[in-house]
Amino acid sequence: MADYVLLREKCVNMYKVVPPTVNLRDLEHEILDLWESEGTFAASMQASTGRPAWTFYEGPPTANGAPGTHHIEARAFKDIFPRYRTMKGYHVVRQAGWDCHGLPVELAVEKELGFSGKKDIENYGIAEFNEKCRESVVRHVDAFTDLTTRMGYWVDMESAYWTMDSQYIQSVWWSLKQIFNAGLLVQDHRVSPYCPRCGTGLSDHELAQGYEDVLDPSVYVRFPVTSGSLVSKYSNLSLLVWTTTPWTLVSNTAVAVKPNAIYCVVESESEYFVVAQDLVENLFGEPTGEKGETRYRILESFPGTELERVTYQRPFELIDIPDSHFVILADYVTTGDGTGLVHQAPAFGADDLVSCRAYGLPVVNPIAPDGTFLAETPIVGGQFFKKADTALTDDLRKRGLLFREEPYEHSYPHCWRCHTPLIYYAQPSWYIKTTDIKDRLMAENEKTNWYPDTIQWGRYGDWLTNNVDWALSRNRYWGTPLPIWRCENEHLTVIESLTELGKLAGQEITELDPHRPFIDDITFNCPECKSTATRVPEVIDCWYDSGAMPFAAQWYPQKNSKAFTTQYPADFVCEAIDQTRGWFYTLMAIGTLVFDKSSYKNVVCLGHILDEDGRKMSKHLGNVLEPIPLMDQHGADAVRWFMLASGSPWQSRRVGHTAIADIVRKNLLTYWNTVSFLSLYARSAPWSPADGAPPADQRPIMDRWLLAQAHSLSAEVDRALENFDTQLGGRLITEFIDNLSNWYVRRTRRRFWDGDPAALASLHEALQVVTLCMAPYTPFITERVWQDLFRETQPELPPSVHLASWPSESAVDLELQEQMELARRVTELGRSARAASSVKTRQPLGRALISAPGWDSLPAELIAEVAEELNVRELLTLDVSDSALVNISLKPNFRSLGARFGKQTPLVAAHIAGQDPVGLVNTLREKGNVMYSIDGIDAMAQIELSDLVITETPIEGWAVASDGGESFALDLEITHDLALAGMARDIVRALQEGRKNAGFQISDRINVTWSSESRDVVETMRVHGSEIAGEILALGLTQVNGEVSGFSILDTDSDIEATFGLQKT
RNA sequence: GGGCCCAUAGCUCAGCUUGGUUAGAGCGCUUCCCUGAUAAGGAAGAGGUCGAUGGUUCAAGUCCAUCUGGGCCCA
Repeated sequence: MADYVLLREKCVNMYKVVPPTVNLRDLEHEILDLWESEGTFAASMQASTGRPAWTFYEGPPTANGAPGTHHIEARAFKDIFPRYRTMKGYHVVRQAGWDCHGLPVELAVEKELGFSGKKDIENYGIAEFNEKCRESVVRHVDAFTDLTTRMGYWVDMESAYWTMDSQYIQSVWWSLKQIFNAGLLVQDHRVSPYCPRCGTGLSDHELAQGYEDVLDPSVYVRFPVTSGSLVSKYSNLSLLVWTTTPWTLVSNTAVAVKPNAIYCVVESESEYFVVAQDLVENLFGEPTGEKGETRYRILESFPGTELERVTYQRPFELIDIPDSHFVILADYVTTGDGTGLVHQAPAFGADDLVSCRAYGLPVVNPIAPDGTFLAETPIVGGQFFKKADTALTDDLRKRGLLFREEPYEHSYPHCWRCHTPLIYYAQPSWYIKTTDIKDRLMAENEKTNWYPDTIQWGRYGDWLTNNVDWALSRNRYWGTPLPIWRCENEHLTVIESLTELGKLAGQEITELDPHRPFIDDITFNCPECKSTATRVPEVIDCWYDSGAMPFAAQWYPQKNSKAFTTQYPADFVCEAIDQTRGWFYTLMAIGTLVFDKSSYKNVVCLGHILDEDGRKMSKHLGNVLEPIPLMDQHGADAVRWFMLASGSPWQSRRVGHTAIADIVRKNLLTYWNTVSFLSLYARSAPWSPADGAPPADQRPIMDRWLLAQAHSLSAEVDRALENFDTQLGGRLITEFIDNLSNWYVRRTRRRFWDGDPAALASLHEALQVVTLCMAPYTPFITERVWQDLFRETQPELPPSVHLASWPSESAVDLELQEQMELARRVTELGRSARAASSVKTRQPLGRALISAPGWDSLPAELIAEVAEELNVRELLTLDVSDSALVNISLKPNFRSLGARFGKQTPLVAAHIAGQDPVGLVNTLREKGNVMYSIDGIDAMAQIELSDLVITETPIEGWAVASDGGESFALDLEITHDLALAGMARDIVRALQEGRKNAGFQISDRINVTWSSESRDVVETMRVHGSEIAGEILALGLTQVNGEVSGFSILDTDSDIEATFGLQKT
């Protein structure tokens, strides 16, 4: 009865059955259900409430199009650090967000509706169009939600911010008003990149997304000079002008030269040209031809300033451009390529506009907002601007003005969404004068930690250095409306909320949809002059929306001002490298503009994900990996592990099935097998942690080593993750799992069979530590293990691994860890010697001699482990003094010699190499050092043992392996005793296999009958019978003549001339 | 044209901060071994001018310069 009660108590906290094989996909779905039903994520947020905050901002994915595998990358990083920090005792708010506005959404809807431009939208109705945009956003958010859930990214989607929410928009308005009040939000006519298809300007960071290589015609054109002193000297004199945009020649207004550059008149084939002197050879070749003929002559030279106001005949007379067509001076002109004379079309070049304005030149633009030449323009009327190049070039050629024409390959900006070539186009736009706060931005960047750090002053620093004002406005529909109202007297009123607007307008409009067209209908009397103020038509760049999320997500300042202030700035943001000039910039810029402080302290910047062949994944290449099928095939844990720890996250990486399958096999399944192993033997013992075990310091050395390793692991992974180094952390975990499985368990198996509590408790603890370390990487499998091994056996533990704390560092024993390293190196040498001798491991050998620094001081227990692993009865120290048995070879240790002897190192090394190795080593071991007088060295050279790499090997009759100064020599003599012992092991192995094949449980007791004609077998059974019986859980070994009973074995593999019969008792 | 990153085994990648004379891992291939965790594990073998050239140094995969090729970003 007492026994019964005891057993029952034991079983209450018993491990669950963990099957050796596992379907990771099913496991993950079970865990998702578990988290769902237990509300684990909410519980983790709840449990950490009140702890110090560690702030994370979710960069909102654009809710446009389906999520791809690359989204798993950034999201894996956004998940691991909050999980890790939560385990470290912080409260990490994780608010999801969705970027709802912008051209991408509009374009998708336009495509859906079959539209081809803004006219279609306006005919359709802005209200209806925007409603479609809203629907599209909601639809795509669902797909992101599925991905997020499936991959185990814990982010609160219930409280997600949506940039199209009225409150969010009003927070954005508020911030714009702050910027306006600071005088940094202004309207200006500037040349900016413009997409004629979308009918709107683009900001610089959008521009950055869309460069494509194109082949453009570049032309060198004669502009005949019509005035100035040069004309009187040279008839037939032209300015030679180069451009890669022939279509802008229609609008030619002036020619710019560099004031301090040297220009010259060149005579070539009785024609005269003005070009920059530096470029003459580029244009006309060597001055003298192969036959010594003169190809051209430079007639005179002068600085650019002398060309100022020289008039010329413009290339086309198609549009009216009054009071123009003369040479102007501009410092930005270079003489690096072209001709040093730059054609000016102020409507189409930012530099052109500035320099032409300085001369009071007109800005004439023959291009309609849709990118076509105005219908009335001769030759090119109605043509799309880029298509006009051919007709214009043909016309120039016909009129003899074309000097040269060559294709010119360069990257040209295209619309990042619709791939239409952009046009640089003068138009009124709203700008944020970020150049005014450039110094502040640089200072904030200085304080930011970038991972990798090269971005800080490389890619990002350059971007800041070359900062230009932020072109904020878009002439579009689905976006945050610019909250500026203007009256006929040009007075501007900026509003920060619907309440404020309602007051001005004398209406109750707090429930109004703040989007177009509804907001456009609200007008009021200008506070300054009482005339009617109406909203300006623009909406804003959606990048501003996302950059405003630190406060707008909280609906600050109207709501949650406390929540906002404790959550600003972020400790951590993370996106792929393309966000350097996108979100990372807008976050920092808006933070600095509005709060005079960047909104993040640490930023992790990931490389891109490529396909298996190193190509970008894209729909038209057909190499897209669908994220959810990928995770269902391999498991989200494996995909996450790949993203976090395979290769360097800073670099672009190739993702493919083989790489992920390796992770499953090598990492996850090995881990799982170890878990399954513990469960199997603990249940069979039976043992659970409640049953206790000897104190750690009284356990066998393997256990102490394992615990030391496990706790070192947790300390090292901790350090790695603290430094945002997921790759290092992952490598450490992989190494640990390998050591755990292929050294600790392998060596300790026998103790598990015996149900040794010390072994079981040690493995339990080690698995617990590694499970906790892995939890932020692979939240699913670790949760399963937590449930089955730990929650089951230790009811006092938190109900989820994700509610647990990071393991504490204790029991680290560096000396023991180093000793084990040595033991394992010697083991490897031993295996190598075995393999070389082709004496199989199952055959015991009598002795081996080892020579390795530190070997003598290894604990006997550890030496015994090595002996057993190698199946050698005695491991002895190779005694160098017995020089009859031993060969010594010496190599100089350059690291140690180099430090002392510098330049003379090779002399000393050569001298050492010339010594008698045995004599030198014996002397050093006796005296500690030896002094040499060496040619070429003034002082005596003192040599110590550490200056040598000594390899000792026996002279003959031994199998030897050595590496790095350590040697292992195996005595190959097999005595009769050893042969019998070897046979015993063969028999055990054959019978074990028989047990397995017979389908017996590991704890089944059996009876064995056997029959053999072999004298060796008979003798082995006599000498080693009880040992064999013990190994195979046999209650009896009975020799029979003829037929054996039960499951019978005739082992043909291992030369055992016997038949065995196995029977369950 | 400028900036940044990358180049190491057939493939995917460590190592480079802090230079040391035998450059590693995984996958794949060949042979062998071990096995009551077994869709594992171990040993050996084949496979490397560490992109090229030059420099610094006693010593360079590692530091410096230049170049070539690839990628990203900018003009």
